[in-house]
Amino acid sequence: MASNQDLNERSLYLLKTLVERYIHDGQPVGSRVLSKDPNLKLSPATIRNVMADLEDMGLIHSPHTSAGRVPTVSGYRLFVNSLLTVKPLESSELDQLQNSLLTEYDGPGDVLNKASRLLSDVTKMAGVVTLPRRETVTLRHIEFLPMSNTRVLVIFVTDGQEVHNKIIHTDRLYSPAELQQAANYLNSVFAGRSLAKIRDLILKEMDQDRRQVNQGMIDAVNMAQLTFAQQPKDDYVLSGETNLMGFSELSDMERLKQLFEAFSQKRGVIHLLDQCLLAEGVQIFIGEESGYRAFDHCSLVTSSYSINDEVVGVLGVIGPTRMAYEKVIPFVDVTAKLLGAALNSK
Amino acid sequence: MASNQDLNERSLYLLKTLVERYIHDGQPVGSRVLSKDPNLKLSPATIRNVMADLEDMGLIHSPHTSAGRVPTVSGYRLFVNSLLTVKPLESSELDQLQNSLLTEYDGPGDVLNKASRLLSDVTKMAGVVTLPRRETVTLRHIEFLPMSNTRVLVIFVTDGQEVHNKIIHTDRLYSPAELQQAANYLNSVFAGRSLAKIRDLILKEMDQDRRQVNQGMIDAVNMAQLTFAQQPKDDYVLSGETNLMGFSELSDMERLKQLFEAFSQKRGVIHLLDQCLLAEGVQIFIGEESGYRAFDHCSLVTSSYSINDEVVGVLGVIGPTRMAYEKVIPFVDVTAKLLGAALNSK
DNA sequence: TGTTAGCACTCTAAATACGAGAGTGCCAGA
DNA sequence: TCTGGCACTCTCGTATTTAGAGTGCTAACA
Repeated sequence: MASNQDLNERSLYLLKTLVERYIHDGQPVGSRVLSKDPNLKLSPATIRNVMADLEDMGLIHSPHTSAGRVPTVSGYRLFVNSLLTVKPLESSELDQLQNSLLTEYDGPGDVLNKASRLLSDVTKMAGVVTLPRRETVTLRHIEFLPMSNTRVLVIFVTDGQEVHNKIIHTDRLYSPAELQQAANYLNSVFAGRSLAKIRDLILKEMDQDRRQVNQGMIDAVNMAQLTFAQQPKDDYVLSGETNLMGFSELSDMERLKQLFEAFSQKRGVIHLLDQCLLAEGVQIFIGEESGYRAFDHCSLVTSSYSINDEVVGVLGVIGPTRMAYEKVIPFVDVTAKLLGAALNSK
Repeated sequence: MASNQDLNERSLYLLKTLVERYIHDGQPVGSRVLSKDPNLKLSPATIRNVMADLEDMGLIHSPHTSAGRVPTVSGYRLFVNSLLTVKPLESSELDQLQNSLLTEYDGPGDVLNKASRLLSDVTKMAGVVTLPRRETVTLRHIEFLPMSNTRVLVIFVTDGQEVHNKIIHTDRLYSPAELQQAANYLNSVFAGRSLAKIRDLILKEMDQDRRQVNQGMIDAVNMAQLTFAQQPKDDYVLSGETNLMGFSELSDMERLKQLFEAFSQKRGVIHLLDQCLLAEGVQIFIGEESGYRAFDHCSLVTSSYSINDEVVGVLGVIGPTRMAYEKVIPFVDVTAKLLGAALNSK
């Protein structure tokens, strides 16, 4: 098995044109068509020798003896990492994106939808955007409304203008007045603080000697505890899934079914996308790299997006491994930045 | 063209067994297998004669000359309307359904999800539940929170314990105090009234001579007008779409794509389901009957569900025309009743 | 008059064959 | 080290064949 060091300039260029060619027209690429490349003044025979080397290195492979060559996952990986020449977006395109993301801005949920739609519309693949999840999100306002029995409807608004609501089960019956009082107390003490901080404060309060605080405050804190105990569930907005049904590499019904099941189960996808939260810039999973069977024949191009310099979510594009990376990568990059900007300007 | 009156007992019984047979094993049914039916003591030749009549009436048809017969849409329709022997659910099954629908009841959104999941899990097809939409839903509580500029976040809670939030654009800047005042006014005047009634009242207030009311009330009513002007968007919860990918009659990628696009567009599906709001009991669309191309090869079995005897939504099952109607129909019927009951008991 | 047996006919689906075309690997020579 | 040449392999599309299923029709039968 030859190592990467065996790759000279020429082999790399050949790999590059092969991958580009394959991405362009979806057919296995033979030595003849490559010999036609103007920058590659070699005979088909020589090219065959080089291709044999590339195949030994596991960068390309032949579907069968008399078909051309197709990039393997490693081949795509090398291509994306070091051979790719990305096409930056034109400023007119950028303006257009900005417009379509900002027009009629009606709250955070809406702009996420738009971003997802944008990703899928432009790439003709599937677009995905995770809901923003900030550690430093601050509480703006909280309110309790009584329901039947010991159930209480909690509504709280965060500084992202997101409205969360949740039903909690309290240990005893509270009167509307008590609930009002608890809300007043919590608003006065916790408003403007981050949810993480609030969780800390709650634990401290509960540890404190109970004699020093009155019952109303204990009740309030108990309820706040129930409210903020677990994070709101992770979720994402997916668009253009149906675009994926057009690709021949995903036309196998069993595969497609697994993929769509993964989409509706959400858990796996979330987990996968979460891995991009830490990474800087655009991150790419090619084929089996993702580690999820359902995505074996897909690539994900993702980027995290930020509000006020804090990374809060991930967006990206899902498509077949054979996709136009040189266009998708800068596009995902820009969209992430635009989405962050759109969410900032509030 | 023969009329339905030509159908004697025997032809009907033959059609019935043919449809049952076809639903059971998915193959076109020939005269030989039908002649094996113990209740149908006829030779294949006679059966062929009867089948020729049924074909003339458009109830069955032959995919090609040497295949058996397959029910047409009209055939299914006749079968469902007058030949079907529904299997009522056993009471143990019913208990089981009830349990899975009511366990850990955490708000209306949750139970709708469960119902949809239940529909798809039991039938191995797709389940759908529209969000309840009550004309008589009453306002419980309304609140305004200022955002940037003239944007105001409105939160209102209805007596179904549903929390709605919406961003409205006001004509001028309001101070937090003004917003508080407006909310107080609206809560005192409108709480407990139905949204429809509120819309009426708002229009009346706005028509009234402005001199007689103070500016604060006018502002409040204006904002309420913006809030309640249009209905919250219709939506539904869909589950088990991927189950549909297993059926051979939907294995055509183009059809499947159209179907899934219809699902994500939602509008058409909503419109179709809305037609069931008026009808009593279970309603069925077979194949092209729905009038939507995407559903040409599907059947829908639907039923409306009610809260406090008011019809508020529709649920149903989507699958291939070849489905076990005799089981699906009673199941959808019962699920609708159970869902209504679950939403009532709050 | 309704039912049945017989039979020729049609159509599908699966198996088989076959040639064209594409692309390869390898060898020998420049 | 590169290149031309050549035999080889494999796919893909197109016929061709065959077996089987099911039909429609006709003539005989009860």
